[in-house]
Amino acid sequence: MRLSTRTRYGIRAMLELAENVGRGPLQLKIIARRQDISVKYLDQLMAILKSAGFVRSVRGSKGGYMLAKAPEQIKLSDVFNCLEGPVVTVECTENENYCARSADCVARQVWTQLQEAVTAVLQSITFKDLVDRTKNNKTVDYQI
Amino acid sequence: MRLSTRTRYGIRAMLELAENVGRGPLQLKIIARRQDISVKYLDQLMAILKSAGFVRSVRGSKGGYMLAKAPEQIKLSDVFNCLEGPVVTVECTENENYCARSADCVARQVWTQLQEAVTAVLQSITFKDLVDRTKNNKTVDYQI
DNA sequence: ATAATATACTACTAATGTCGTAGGAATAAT
DNA sequence: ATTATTCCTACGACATTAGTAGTATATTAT
Repeated sequence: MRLSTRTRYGIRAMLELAENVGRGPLQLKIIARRQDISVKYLDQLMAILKSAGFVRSVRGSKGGYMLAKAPEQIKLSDVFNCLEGPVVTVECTENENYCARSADCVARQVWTQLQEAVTAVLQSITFKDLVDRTKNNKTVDYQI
Repeated sequence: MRLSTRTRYGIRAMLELAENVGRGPLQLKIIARRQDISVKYLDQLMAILKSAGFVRSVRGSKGGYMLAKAPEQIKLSDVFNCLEGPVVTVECTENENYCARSADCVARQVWTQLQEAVTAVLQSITFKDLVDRTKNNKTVDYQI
């Protein structure tokens, strides 16, 4: 149940883009520097996110990346699923015929419960929500 | 977020033991046959479960394994944690100082939410609950 | 005693996935 | 042209998983 850096980095990169909406393309090296991620590695993650349709890119000088949709239209579950793969993958939860015991299997019921719990959290949060949370955090900083 | 077979097999083995409470030690090969797991692999899993104090063993002929505590006293979260490791491990959720951004990091907040959701499910279920569920399933079978 | 049965322990391995690094090609702005 | 950037492919070190194999040790049955 360990989260891969692929997922963690990818979501943090998406968050940078979400915070940059309306300001044109954001460059890889900027994201990488801010989030302390290897540029070359992030390069590959962005390719995944791009082919999944979450971001679009502008090539050449002054280029960079931006969100392909509005932050409120991108759920965390979408990006998570793209980078980390299906939540709590146990074959039998998705394929009834994978195992003869499926119908009665209480273990399978538990995995399904877990899956639903995680999915519920991730589906309830959009990147707009995260940007808003960040702003709140910043405000608190100023008050101190 | 894929569950290892170690965790899945281990929990299913524990469930066999839970269903066998009061009937003396249950042998590895029986568990392995019923659950369709390699005896030798299960051997190693039981060693983990034993050193964690969830099961105890009887060596020699007529030996086998049994639960070290009553089924209602063993939470799924305990066994899960033992086999799979900490739920949703991201260093920063457990160690505030792991990353300078920790305090304000919205990504970290999300990982914490996930962690709590999964933990809540696993902590709410004991092996007695699972045994009861199995009985209910069996009853349904008879009605059909 | 001896044989049979079971756990206990250690070592090994093949396959896979993760987390990058490296190098260059394509594209666009200056 | 030069510079800055994305795009693409290949490679590699490392860790983990999911076992297999063999032997030692303990207990019971004969």
